[in-house]
Amino acid sequence: VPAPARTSIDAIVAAGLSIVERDGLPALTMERVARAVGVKAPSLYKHVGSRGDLVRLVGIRLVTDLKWTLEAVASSGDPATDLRSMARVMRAFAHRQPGGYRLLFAQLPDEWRPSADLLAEASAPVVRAAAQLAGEDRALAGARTVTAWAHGFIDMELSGAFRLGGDVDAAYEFGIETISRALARPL
Amino acid sequence: VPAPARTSIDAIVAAGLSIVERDGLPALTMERVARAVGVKAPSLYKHVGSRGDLVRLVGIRLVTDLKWTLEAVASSGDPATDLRSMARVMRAFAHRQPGGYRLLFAQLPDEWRPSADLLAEASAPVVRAAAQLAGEDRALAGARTVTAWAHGFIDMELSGAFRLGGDVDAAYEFGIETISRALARPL
DNA sequence: ACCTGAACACCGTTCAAGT
DNA sequence: ACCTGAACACCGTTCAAGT
Repeated sequence: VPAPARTSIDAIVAAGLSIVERDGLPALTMERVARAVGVKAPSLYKHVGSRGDLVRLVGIRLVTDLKWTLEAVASSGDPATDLRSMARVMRAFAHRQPGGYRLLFAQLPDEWRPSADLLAEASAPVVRAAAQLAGEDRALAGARTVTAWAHGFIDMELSGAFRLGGDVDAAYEFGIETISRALARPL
Repeated sequence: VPAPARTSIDAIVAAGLSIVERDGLPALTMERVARAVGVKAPSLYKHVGSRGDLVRLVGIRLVTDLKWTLEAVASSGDPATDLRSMARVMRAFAHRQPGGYRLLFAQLPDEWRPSADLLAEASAPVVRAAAQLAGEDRALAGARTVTAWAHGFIDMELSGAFRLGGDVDAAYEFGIETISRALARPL
């Protein structure tokens, strides 16, 4: 006798996102997700393979959002402007949903993480702008310098590593200026 | 009737370090540490307050090592040379003990992390060199740019985020040059 | 004064039985 | 065809009893 599904993969992923954002990844338990969508924990296994699988689906949703956000500001025509905009948008994304951002860059087993292809897609606009700014032969190294700096800054900021006071917003703008200007000049 | 201790906090922390390095933080279970030092898991609570406390002690040991390593190369007399050396030494540290490096920058509850004071001590030589290179008024922003970039690069490298090929060593050297030259010039 | 076995809570996961 | 209760494994932690 067929029985209609009382929940859906979309509802489960949405609940997962909300829990991660509110209380962090350790709070993303099967029992809590099940309660949020109105079933018991074992039923979730009809929709996801495992807890790690659910973490991956939440991550895919987040990296897709980030990709759209980056693309939306990467078409000014000027690569330096695009790089600055993308750096600011990445930090704004992290401030808007710190739990989600931290999940994206958390140290997780490979099977829990979005595919390498999707991550490459998301970073494509940064690589493109870096190539235009620094030249094709320095494109990859330039893109890695920008993304490493932006990610490292945001990661340290969210971890509370900037405890020495000072103006953190100004330090981010300083970094954007320093790096985008340096990339525009030959070594 | 007093009983002599069959293990010690030093042995426990050393076992913790070794397990983290070999199999990562999730493998650092009380049972596994206990087996490594020759007692049963409940006995560990005579020496550490909790698993989180043990993680913190391992982290303290690691950040202290990193601090020494940075200080050892930060006295050439030339701040640009010092910054380059510290950046290379930090990456070498991460390559030598990736598990330990990842623990240092893992997303952990605050009570599991080394104190803010110790982290500030470890980063002091970088702030000092940045101050000499970029000027006192840009010292903090400059130091944050360098440390954010180096940490972000290493973190992405260890996570396997650099999947687009290319020469990762060369990209690191490119970043060192780009940033240390940019800091030496006024905006 | 430290060590141990037993026990408990918590959580991911499986599975037979229900509808 | 999906949902559930019961059960199991695993792990952190507590505690009374042992030496």
